[in-house]
Amino acid sequence: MTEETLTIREMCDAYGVTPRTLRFYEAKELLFPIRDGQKRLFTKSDRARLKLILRGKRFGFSLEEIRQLLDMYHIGDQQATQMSRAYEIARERLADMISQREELDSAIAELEEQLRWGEKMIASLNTPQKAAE
Amino acid sequence: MTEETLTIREMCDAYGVTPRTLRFYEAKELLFPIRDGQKRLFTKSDRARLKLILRGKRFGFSLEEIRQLLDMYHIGDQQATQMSRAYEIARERLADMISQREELDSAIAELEEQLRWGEKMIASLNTPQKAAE
DNA sequence: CGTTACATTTACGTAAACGTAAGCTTTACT
DNA sequence: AGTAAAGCTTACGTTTACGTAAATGTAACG
Repeated sequence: MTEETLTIREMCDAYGVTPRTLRFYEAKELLFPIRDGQKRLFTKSDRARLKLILRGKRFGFSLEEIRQLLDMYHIGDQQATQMSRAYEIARERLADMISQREELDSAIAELEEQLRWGEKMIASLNTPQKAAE
Repeated sequence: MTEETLTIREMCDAYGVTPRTLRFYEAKELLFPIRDGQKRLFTKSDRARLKLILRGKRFGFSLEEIRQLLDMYHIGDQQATQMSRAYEIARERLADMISQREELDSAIAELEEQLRWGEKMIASLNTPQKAAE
């Protein structure tokens, strides 16, 4: 309940984003800063949401997908219908993420193998033919 | 060395992409189909590359990044300088992927937690206030 | 020979996620 | 009061990865 709010610049410095990005997220209804006159003030809730947004982005979620997931945190009193819908989306996402992790695991393994191959190439410095395929 | 080539349509059907996508990849020098008159014919090498492209995409690699990685498979006889450069890129990518996997792991854990929370919400069907934060 | 099917090139269109510049307030200093 | 800093809105620009349409070519079928 600490009524500590951040200006747009403080927010930017704290999270490494630009003002434009924060305004954009507000326009897309991902953040809901309050106003002091016409100036934006970012609340604790906004900070929590931004953290989630940034993490979501690192996984290639679109802002729209992130918005829907964020809504999960704030429906609560809505109909169970709505709830189930959000729940469904999240379930699908989870499945995606798990299969993505599996692919990532095997890709890492393959890339590591490639790197070992690369080391061999650099080491031996010759046998130019029949490198690939 | 089986001289089996695929037309653009066969290629599309085999990999679930559109002709436009294949032509686009050729324009971006990710694929190098040979020509029969003016028609494209995709070789075994193209098919191997396309598989890698599609997998790369699933991890959010840009086509340009993918192109650079693909080149690793085909330098072989180049100078070790070039090799080291590609090697470097791959090393960085690998580091990215590993940290990405860590984040993905924790995100999956959190999402699962959220889903359990969601189940509780649906179950109890009330206590609307103080849902989030 | 006509048409249907598949291919090609060229080129403009599109969605996402901001960047960037212009021009106008508001607030803070000195 | 003057001015510089920070914020605001509006709006056009940018990149990526194709979509989509138009006009044309070519090969096979009946």
